[in-house]
Amino acid sequence: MGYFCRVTDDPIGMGVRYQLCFALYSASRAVTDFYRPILDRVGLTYPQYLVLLVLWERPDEPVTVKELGATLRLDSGTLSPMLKRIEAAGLIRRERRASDERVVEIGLTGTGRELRAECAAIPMTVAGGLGISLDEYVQLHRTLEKITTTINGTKE
Amino acid sequence: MGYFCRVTDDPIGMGVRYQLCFALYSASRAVTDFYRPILDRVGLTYPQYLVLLVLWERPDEPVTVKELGATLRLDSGTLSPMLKRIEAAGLIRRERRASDERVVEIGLTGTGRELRAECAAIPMTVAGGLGISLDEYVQLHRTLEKITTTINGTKE
DNA sequence: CCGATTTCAGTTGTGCACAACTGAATTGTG
DNA sequence: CACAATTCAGTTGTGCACAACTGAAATCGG
Repeated sequence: MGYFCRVTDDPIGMGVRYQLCFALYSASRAVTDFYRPILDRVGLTYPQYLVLLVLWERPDEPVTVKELGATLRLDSGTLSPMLKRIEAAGLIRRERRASDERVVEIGLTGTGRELRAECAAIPMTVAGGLGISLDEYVQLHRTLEKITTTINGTKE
Repeated sequence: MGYFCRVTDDPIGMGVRYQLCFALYSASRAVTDFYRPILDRVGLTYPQYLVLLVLWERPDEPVTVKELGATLRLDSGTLSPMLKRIEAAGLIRRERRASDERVVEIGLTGTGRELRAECAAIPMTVAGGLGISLDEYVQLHRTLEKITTTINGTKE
């Protein structure tokens, strides 16, 4: 396991710049920075955009808060206030399911559905702006998913 | 540029799970989750740990808030309150430079220096817990740095 | 059928991130 | 030298994340 040290040139093995954790942390924030001006134009934050991506996958049937949380790996402590803000922006509706009053269903409004077309070009714009090749893109995606699966898997 | 679509199986091309941005976002949070119980034992949060990694690189000379910000890509709005908390924990000292009263220098206390040894094993523990090979680790690090450099480069 | 347990969304409190701003200290320029 | 521009840390306000908790609703077990 010690061979991971060879990844760096750091004599101590602890320099931030050479740590994968830091690379991941700063890349994630950099990508969010890249999205910010683009999403500003449609009045969304990055996490709000992710919520809408989920809703746009099945625009005609509502998604529960629980399902949203499972997909994005966020709890109600994060989602509840965020969904209120998206609702206040007029993009979604929140209503308790009649057959089970514990469940809140999130559905798109007309405006929320329409926003999808405006955002259609975003994924490609971003992918093209990262400065990496298709091979790197695919490999990166695969490795990131592996890490997420490993960590989230060992937790449950 | 359109060839990025082929990365996914999503007929619409917008499913969250297939987006690199989401993979990056959730991997970053998963890794933070992985660190949390480990860092809890030494009473640090993940961003606080990153600050200490910077300070441990040159344990005997202070680092200014500006330098810290440049290294971690964080502004004073994030750093100032965070540094106060690390100071309150007794790990660092903050003092204005006599020759330039605008600058605040951050230096390690004895306790802050001692904590380094306790944290020495963390990078390897984490690297070993991600479920990826050395090759994937190296490649991932390289690609993430490329993305960060590209994005941060086009901003300045 | 009824009380214990579980499920669900929401609230509270803490700690980042980041934009926008403040104010003090320093530097640059006429 | 004077004063405008810049540099630096800090503050304020907003929006995530996440832990810990609350309370209502549904399910389970006897």
